[in-house]
Amino acid sequence: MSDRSRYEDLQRQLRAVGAVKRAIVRNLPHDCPVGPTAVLSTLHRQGPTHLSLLADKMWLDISVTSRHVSHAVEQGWVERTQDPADRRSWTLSLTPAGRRMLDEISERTTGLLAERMSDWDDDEIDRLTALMARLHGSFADCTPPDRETAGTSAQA
Amino acid sequence: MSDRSRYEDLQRQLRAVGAVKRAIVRNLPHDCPVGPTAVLSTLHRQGPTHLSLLADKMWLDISVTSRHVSHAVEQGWVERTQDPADRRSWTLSLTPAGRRMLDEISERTTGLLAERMSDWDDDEIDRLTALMARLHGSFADCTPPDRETAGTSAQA
DNA sequence: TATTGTTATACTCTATAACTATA
DNA sequence: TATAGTTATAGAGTATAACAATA
Repeated sequence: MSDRSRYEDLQRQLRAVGAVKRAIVRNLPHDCPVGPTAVLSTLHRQGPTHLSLLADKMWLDISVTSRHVSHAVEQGWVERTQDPADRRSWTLSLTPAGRRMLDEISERTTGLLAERMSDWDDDEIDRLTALMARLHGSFADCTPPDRETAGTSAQA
Repeated sequence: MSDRSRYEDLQRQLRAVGAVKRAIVRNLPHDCPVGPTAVLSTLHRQGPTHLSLLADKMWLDISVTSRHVSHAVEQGWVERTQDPADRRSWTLSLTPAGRRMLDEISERTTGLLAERMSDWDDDEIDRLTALMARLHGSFADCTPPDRETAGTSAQA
């Protein structure tokens, strides 16, 4: 198999994964689109953080992340508390309502995945997850173009 | 590892793959967004086809596919020729200019992937591709909701 | 009446750039 | 002057629904 057709197949399956993602998104609660869902999930995983670090972890531009966070704050799922040390920064954290919404989402999504992937072994799922992580790793620092997110360290 | 955290990891890496896709899209020619790119690539792979089959193969709704095709037609990359047997249908095919554009795109994308994935073995790439295909297979018929694309057979 | 395809409309996502406020 | 974060704007993707033409 030529390199070209190997990479074309890879790309085609990247599109296929897009279709899977759309199916997952269709299964989300009506008031929580996928952007805010990612905020809740990442915040749960990371614990309270600043916006810039959150954006790093979500592999999105800060401006995009800010909008998703605003939505979550409006719904009462996330709380912004000012950082006394640097009054430009806010610490973002999940509220109890946010935790409940995240549970609801996890239940739905886990349910969907478990149903669809009932014939997968745990190993196989882990292998897929690991390979996707590695793929992303190969594109490190290729996330939002330029705009060095600088200081905020981070290295999943 | 619990099922919940296993599926949460999977979802997180699904987002990571989204970041990779965005990097690939940023590398595309300015006049050919990713939608039309998929049209060219799928048409090349399938040969001349009708819109409904093309939509099936692209895992998109017909209306979306129609718009991407229209863009490609306007650019002179794709040709619509009326089907004499059924005058509602059009046969879509790549023009020479479309083939050239596809080559240009493949060259760019293959170049990007080859560079980024230089430390991957062919096997590993194939394994990732196969696992993504299997994931999509697990979501079969879950593509655009309802609206049975009916008659147009198809089964990659 | 059913089917192929188009188009208008609406929503969401992402990125760029301009802007506010702190440091 | 540099940094944290917000917001306005623009461009692209996808889906729903209404519609035209043909079977």
